[in-house]
Amino acid sequence: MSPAREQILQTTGALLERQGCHATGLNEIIRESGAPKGSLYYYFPAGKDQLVAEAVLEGARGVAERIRANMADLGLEGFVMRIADGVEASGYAAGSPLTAVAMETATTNERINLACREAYGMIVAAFRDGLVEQKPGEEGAAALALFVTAAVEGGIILSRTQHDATPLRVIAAQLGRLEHREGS
Amino acid sequence: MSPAREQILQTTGALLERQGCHATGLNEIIRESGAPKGSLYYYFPAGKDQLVAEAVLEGARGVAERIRANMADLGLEGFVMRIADGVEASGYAAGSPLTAVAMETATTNERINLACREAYGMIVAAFRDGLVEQKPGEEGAAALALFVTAAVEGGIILSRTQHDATPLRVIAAQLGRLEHREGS
DNA sequence: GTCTATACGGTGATAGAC
DNA sequence: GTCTATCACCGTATAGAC
Repeated sequence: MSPAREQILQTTGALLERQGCHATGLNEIIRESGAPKGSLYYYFPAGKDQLVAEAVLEGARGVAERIRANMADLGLEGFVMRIADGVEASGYAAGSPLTAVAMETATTNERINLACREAYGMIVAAFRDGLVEQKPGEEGAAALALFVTAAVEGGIILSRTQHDATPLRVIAAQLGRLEHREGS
Repeated sequence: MSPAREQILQTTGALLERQGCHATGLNEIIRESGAPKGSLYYYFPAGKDQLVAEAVLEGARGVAERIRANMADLGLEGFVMRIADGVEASGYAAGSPLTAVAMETATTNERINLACREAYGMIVAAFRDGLVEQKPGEEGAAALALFVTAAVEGGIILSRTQHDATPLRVIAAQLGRLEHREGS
């Protein structure tokens, strides 16, 4: 795949992360990415919707990968602590491109909404697999994975808003208690 | 306070809830609210920022009130179940005006960001008081309240995105298990 | 207090040259 | 594949009449 196309997707994801969907303009994407200006509608003929949808999915793929790569080593609490570090280090600009876009477009843009659904599906599945790996016999791993996803998502919102990683760290600790006390 | 001003604030909140900040235009607010067009900058001389900030705070006040009014009767699980019903009934357009606005403006608009901080503060405090009321001796109610807020916030995002109240209901059940098993 | 008209910049999108 | 020019539209904000 073309490196220009890849570059466009990546900076789109970064901008969506910080500003959401409507605040991110195509001109801004082109400027920031340094990609050739004329190439936008060449690579993404369906326009902004397609671009945003693909960026969201690519971002979620990355998140799911990081979950799969790190959950076994760090455990749930440790992994969420690492997310807290990441959010802090980014100047509270990060998370995934998902949250803001999902809220903005849930009932106003079907194409992007479908991409967000798929994206959350990937993330929840990654958590589920990670949790099953840790506790093979565990019932209700699917429900727990949903719960973890929601708590982390909420924690990112709170930490971003407060410009303070403490909320995410508190949530990591709470999830850790859950982690070590499960037995039904 | 003027009824026109109040009407403007209310429909602004509703639009923010559905679309977020940047997608909501001042013209749209005026049209939707039926308020006199010339009155917008009369009541909100600092423009959109002021309007959005006040709408966010008013919305959060309402949420905090509902928490205080219902947590004692319904319990945590029951209360979150009711939120699920509300999100479902609204066609997955609801929640509070907060989430989307908070994500969009966390690092890009200081005035609105400060309003969002205060708004989340009110909500977390309401949950904390509700939890303390249920279990007077409980240590760590503040941390638990933060956790609950994050989980519910995340649940709203997931349910809105999936157009399905199940995620919120699963989270309600998980919080219920927590609720009945706390003891440190 | 309310309204109209308008300024000015930015938006996504398209067409056609190279 | 890439670029420029251009489109119609919508955004916020302001000025001035009533």
